[in-house]
Parts: sequence; C-alpha cells; structure tokens
Amino acid sequence: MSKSVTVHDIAKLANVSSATVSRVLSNSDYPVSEKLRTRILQIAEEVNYVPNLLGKQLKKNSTMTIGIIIPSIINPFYSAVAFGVEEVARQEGFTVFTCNSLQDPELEDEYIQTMMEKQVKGVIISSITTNKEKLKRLIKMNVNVIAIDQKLDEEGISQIEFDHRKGGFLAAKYLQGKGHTRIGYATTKLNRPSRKGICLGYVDAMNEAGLEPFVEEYRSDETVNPIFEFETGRELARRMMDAERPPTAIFACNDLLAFGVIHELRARGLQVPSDVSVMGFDGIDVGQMIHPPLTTVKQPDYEMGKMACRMLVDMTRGEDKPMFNVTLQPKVLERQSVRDLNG
Amino acid sequence: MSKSVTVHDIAKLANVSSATVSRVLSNSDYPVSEKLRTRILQIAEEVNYVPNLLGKQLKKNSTMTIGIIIPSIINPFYSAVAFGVEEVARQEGFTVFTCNSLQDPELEDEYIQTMMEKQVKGVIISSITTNKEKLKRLIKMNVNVIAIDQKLDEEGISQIEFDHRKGGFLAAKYLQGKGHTRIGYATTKLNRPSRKGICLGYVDAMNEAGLEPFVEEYRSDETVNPIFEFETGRELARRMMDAERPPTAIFACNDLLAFGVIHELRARGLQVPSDVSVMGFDGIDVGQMIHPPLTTVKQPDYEMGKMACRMLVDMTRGEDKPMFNVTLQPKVLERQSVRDLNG
DNA sequence: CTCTAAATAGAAATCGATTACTTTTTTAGA
DNA sequence: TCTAAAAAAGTAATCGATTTCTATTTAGAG
Repeated sequence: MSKSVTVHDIAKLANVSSATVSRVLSNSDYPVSEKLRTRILQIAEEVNYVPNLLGKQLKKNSTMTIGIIIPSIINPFYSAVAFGVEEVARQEGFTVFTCNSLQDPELEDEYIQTMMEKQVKGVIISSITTNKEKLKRLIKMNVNVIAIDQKLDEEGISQIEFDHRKGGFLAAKYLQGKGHTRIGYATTKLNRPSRKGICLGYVDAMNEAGLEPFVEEYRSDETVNPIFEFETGRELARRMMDAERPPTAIFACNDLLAFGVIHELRARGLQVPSDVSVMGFDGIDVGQMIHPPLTTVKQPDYEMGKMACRMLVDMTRGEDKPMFNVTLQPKVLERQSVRDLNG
Repeated sequence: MSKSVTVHDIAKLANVSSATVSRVLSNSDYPVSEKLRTRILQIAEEVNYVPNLLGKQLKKNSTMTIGIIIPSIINPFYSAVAFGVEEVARQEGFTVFTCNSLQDPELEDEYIQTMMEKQVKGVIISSITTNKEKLKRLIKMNVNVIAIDQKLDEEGISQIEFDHRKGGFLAAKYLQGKGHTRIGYATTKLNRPSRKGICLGYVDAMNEAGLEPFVEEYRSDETVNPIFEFETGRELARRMMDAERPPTAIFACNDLLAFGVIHELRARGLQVPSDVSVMGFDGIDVGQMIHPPLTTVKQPDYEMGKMACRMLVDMTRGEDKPMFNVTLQPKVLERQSVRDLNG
C-alpha cells in the first residue's frame, strides 16, 4: 500500500542528495555536517524510514544471513542445536534461515541451492547426503560451511565433530562398571557415520571386556518423527527381551529410543532399573523429567550450535578463512535408570 | 573468491543481450527463439550459474521469505508449530527466518524491525508484547501478519486462536467426570491471555459443579527453558500437596509442568494415577512416552503452524487481503494419568 | 507483392542503497 | 593574504536481475 520511503524520498524532503542521506543513515564515517545530519535523522524518524536491506546487500554483496539445515526441528536434539545457533547469530547481528531436510537428500540439495541464491554468508549443516556436489558448489561460491553432527570429509568445510565412538565406548564401559555383562545395543538403521560410530564404540568396549556384543538394529528407514523413534525403541526392546538370553542392560542409540525401550519393559511388567537397566544417548532435557531419570551420554547440542555459529561468524569476519576441526567429547550423565549389580 | 557469474557474463559468452538471458533463465513468457534459448541454457549450465536473488527481489519487490517469531524453539510446542510452518512454506517455495524472542518485548521488536528491513512477505508471531507500535508499522509496510497462540487484537492482523478457556473447562470437566472433586490447577504466572484463559475455563467448570477452585500460581517470571517449567511443576506440586486439603487431581497449565508435578508426587511416594491424578495441557509428543502416559488437552501445534503458513501464503497471493480469524478447538487426549474414582 | 501484426532481440531504465569520483567550501599553515 | 589540504556536498555509476521501450525481423492476409 503506502509505497515505502527510500533514501531518495528523504533526500528530496531535506533538500540534499541521496548520498548524504545514505551517509547519515548508514552511519558511514564519511563526514557530514552536524546540521544536515540532525535534519536528515529527524526527517527519517518522521516518515518512519525503514531501510530496504535488499538494496544495501546487493550493493555490498553481503547479507548478514546464515542458514541452518537439519533433519527436523521437532527432534529435541536439533532444536537445541538450532537454539544455540540462533542465540549467537542474534548477538552478532545475523538472521537465520531454518531448513528441515527431513533426511531427504533431494530436499537437502534444494535447500543448499536456495541458500546460495539467497546469498547467505554461511551454512551450518547436518548433512546426510553422500553426493556432495551441491555442497562443493556452495564452498566454491565462497559460502562458509560448517558440518555438525554428521561428519563431512570435504575440502574447505570446517567440522564440529562429536566423538560418537568414544560415547558408545563410555556407555558400554559404564554399564560394565555397574556389573552388567549381558549388554544389548538397540539402534536405528546403521546407515550413518554417527550411528556406526556409537555402535563401534560399544563393540570395542564389549570386546575389550571379553563380552559378546548384542546389537539389535531396526532396519527400516527412519522418518523424522520422534514418535517413530519411540516406537522403534519398543520394537527393539521386544526383540531383545524375547531373545534366548535377554540382556540385563539395554543401551539405546538415542534418548527417544530409550524412552520406547523403557515403555516396553514396563509393559512387560519389568522394572527399570531393578529388573533391566536402560541407558540413552544424546542427553535431551526431557530425559531428566521421566521416570526413572535417564542415565545417558551427553552430546552437547546447545553448545554445539553456539560453537558452530561462533565459528561461522569468525570465518565471515576473517580475511583469511582458517579451517577448524573441533571434536567434542562425550560425557556420561549418571541418573537413575541403571542398576548397580556390584555387591 | 571466484566472482559469481551474472546474467551479463552469460550474455557476453552467448553473444546476446542480458535481457534475453534473463528472459530465458527466469522462465519469462516473453518469446525467445529456441536456438538462443538452448544456447543460453547450456552456457548457464556450463558456468554453474546461480541467480542472485537479491537483484531479482529488489527489482520485483518481492522476496518469497517469511518470518516466524516465537518465544523459543526448544519448547516442544513451538518447535512443532515451526515445523508445520516450515513444511507449508517449503511446498510453496518460501523460506523461513526463525526468531526466538525469548519472551523479551525488546527482542521481539528488534526482530520485527529486522523482518521489515529484510522485506519478508509475512510474519507469523506469537507475541507477548503489550506495546504494539512495531507491529502496526509492520502492517503499514504491507507485511502480512498472523498471530498465533497469543491473541493479538489489532486491526489488520489475522489470528489463529486457540480456545484456551474451553480447554481449561474441558480438562476440569473431564476430571470431574472421573469423580474428582478436589482438583487443583497448577500454573505459571498468569500474565498472558492464554494462561488466563485456561485458568478461567477451569474456574468456570469448578463453579458450574459447585466445587471450590484451587489455583496455585508460580509468580516469578518465566524463562524460556523447558527445565524451568519442569521445576516449576515440582514446586507447585509441593505446595499443593502440603496444603491443608491436598487435591486428588492436579491439572497443569502445560505438559512440561505436568512432568514436574508427576516427578514430585513420585518423590513423595505417591503413585500416579492411583494416589493422585495428573492432567497436562498442550499434548506434546513426549507426553505419550513417559509413565504414565499423560492425559492432556491437545492444542494442535503442528496443524496450527501449517494453517498459519497456509493463510499467509494465500494472503500473499490474493490481491485483496481477506482477514481470517480461526479458532481452533481443544480436545482431551485420554491416556493413563487420571484415575477414575467412580465405582 | 504490399502491408500489418506478431515474434524476436537489444538498449537502457529500474529497483534502493552505497560509493567512487568530482566539485565546492572551509580551514589551517606559511 | 595566499595556498594546500581537509571537509562537506553532490553526481553518477554500481550491485544483478528484470522490464519497458525501441528496433528489427518474420509471417500471414489481402
């Protein structure tokens, strides 16, 4: 409706050139007399001037916008990451495009394309694509890329890794330390590096202790729905408890799955942890709200988001673009879903 | 680094004018000979042309971008809303700026300002500001605004309301129907219309049944942290159970709070629902993953997000901008946290 | 074989803000 | 008082894509 006010309109009103108006309103260090400055500022205020960033960004070739591409924002883990990203972005004057890739490689590529076209300064991505053509293009276009959660071995991409393998190892060791020998690992499809990592760590620990690994994998492809994870946990618990030698402890590849495991155990009249112990992975907030509070391996989601964004901002500023490669360490959050079988 | 390719570059390579290139690459219906078309398309492909949307958007004065302003994405309720918004946006070719206002009026205003400057086509907002000056400007700037969750009585703003009052009413009625007479209402600070609404509905139902309302309010101002809600629930449960006549059922103003209530009850050796019944509000996914599965009032979060975005897109398209005003209805999700005291 | 209309292509203006460049004014030092 | 330099203001080009306007070509009608 009300056609928006431009620097030219203000220039006309103030009887000055648009250059001068721009200099004042964009806080340029080009000198403008105090007299004109106040006049322009006052007029801008009066006419409710709102700068059109498209013009500015086009000219300056810089947008103060970043993108985050994650599987799904309803997954508590990723929403914590996104929250961390957004927090730092806000402090630094950036705005964030949030993209849910739904674990669909095509969608992921589409979003990368959109981010390029919208001229974002950087992208934080938890990628599941194996074909990295689009990503390479992104880097060629001089967009800073930071891979989180999922490792992405690619020239020019900084990484914030998480040591999944050590996490899996620590969890299994923790359970062993509590006297468990028959420890099952319940996992969704082992098709992503992160998941394989956890599993590998678990197997390491079992082998090291001379125990037999017991991995139950849910083979159908995942969706993006938390309830699906929950149901998967139930199904896997069912299978494990129906096995010849059911485990005394079940380690789940993520907390939501662990919720499902606990649910199923209870449905069978088994108490957690007195009858069967359960351990999760991720350390989402709700883990401490359920009963029993879930013992789990903490993956610093929120901090990861903050760090990723911080790195991105730094890269944006620096003339030379250093590559980072951070590996975050897992930590066992000891709560009450694991029974100590010792003495 | 590699300076990006423009229509002009392609024009030079193809020995045509940039006008022709633009016509081809933007799928204009202006006729271009098949010969040139294929040549241009081929060259664009070869040089990895990526259109700079800033230029396009500046010229066309239209961005295909919308913003969503919510208190916090880590709140499962809002992340479901955001997910719904993003889903429809994606289908319609829009990209979404996600903004966490942290319930801070100043931050909210800042984000509104940024959205204006970035020339978004629409904003979906769960506003907590009482001062609506910035919002009014937004509307004047011809940006479509849809208020969700929190009512926002303002000229020119479409609303997706939720009948909180009826929700509160239904919950209390449900508990009454199960034979409860001493029903407590645990709530965070009653400073927002939505919360007042639920409380009012609860009081209505209690009065209607000739029962005495028992509202316990947590007065300190809320943060944005789910754990805070949980702790608040614990504290309120503590107070209620320490009262002279403790309730047989506690109705909580949201699910996270209900989790805290359940936790505290259990800590006191009370069983839910056999000793005390608990009911939540919102219907977030994890409610069905805890034990006992939480009986609650469903507020259609995801659907609300989808609907909001759908409305926004429609408004963007339509020449005349109709105002909508939808009120979504609550529904009791009957699960297992409420005991039937009848017979 | 004309003549009008449609098809096709290009030149240049445009969107809004910034900035390189030019011009004018002021200031300071000699 | 004069001059060089700094300050202040303006003109016009620029960012990349689109589009209006103009020019040319082609096609079809008579």
